[in-house]
Amino acid sequence: MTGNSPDFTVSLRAAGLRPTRQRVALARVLFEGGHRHVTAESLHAEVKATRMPVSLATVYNTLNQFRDAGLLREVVVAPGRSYFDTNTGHHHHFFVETDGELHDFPSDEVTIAGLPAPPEGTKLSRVDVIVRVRR
Amino acid sequence: MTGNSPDFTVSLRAAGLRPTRQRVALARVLFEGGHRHVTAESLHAEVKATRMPVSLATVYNTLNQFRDAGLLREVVVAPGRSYFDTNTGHHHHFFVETDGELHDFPSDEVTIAGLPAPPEGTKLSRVDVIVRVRR
DNA sequence: CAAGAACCTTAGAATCGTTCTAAGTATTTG
DNA sequence: CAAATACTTAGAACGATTCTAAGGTTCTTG
Repeated sequence: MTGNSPDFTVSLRAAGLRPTRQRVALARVLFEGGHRHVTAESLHAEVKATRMPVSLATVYNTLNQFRDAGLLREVVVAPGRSYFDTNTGHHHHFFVETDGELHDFPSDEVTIAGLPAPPEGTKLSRVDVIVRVRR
Repeated sequence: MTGNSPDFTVSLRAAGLRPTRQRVALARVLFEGGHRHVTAESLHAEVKATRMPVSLATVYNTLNQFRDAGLLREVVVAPGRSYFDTNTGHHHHFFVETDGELHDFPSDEVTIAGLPAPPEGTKLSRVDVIVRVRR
């Protein structure tokens, strides 16, 4: 322990996941530093540059597991490609359609009034606001 | 002309598209009757039941052309599947995550306040609100 | 209305992102 | 430290969508 990096071993274990070399390597890339948006491909490219490269299948598995464990949030903004967001708190997104960039913005300032009640027999899961812009 | 069905020939031409047999058949399925949400597969299945069946490739081409022409709106709510909405006016969506159903709701009642300004050098394209619910 | 030009449709192949399979490897448990 | 369990992997498989190239349709022009 150098003392300056979070211990992903414990957070993974807390999420019910074995802290394997691969998952720890991915957690480091994802969660060290500020909030990130990644795709499976982009994360795979990043982790390949590491001392602990990980197969693409494991990147997919891990993203899904982290999402299921609440460590990541999946954002669907464009057909045929999933983004994962390390920010799991309440917030919304700008999506720059012309180049596929995604940016967070806090939901604190945003008020949504007048939403209709959910259809019979359903309960609210989440409200996504996607502000689409172009360059 | 029987006089009781809209003339898709003129609307297609107005959109800069030749009114081919296939496009007219698809327009009929899409735009006769109330607003619809379709996927390429579901529309293909519907049009196959018609006197003018259309290949799947043409269904994809046509959906994209209609979307580009502003006749349809593409809604991305779930990874790996695109919905097209015949309602191109201002409105938002309920998405029932547990069974893939999509429902419109008017944006008239809904007020969104406090949205941040678009990032430098971009202009607003659209604001999507997706209310995700589960059964 | 004929003929050419432009455009459209099609089946099937190709591609893309993602998931599955089966075999080997790491981690945990007793 | 051995058995039990879970994980990783390369490559195959998959589902949705796009491409290709060949033939058919629609439009324009005279």
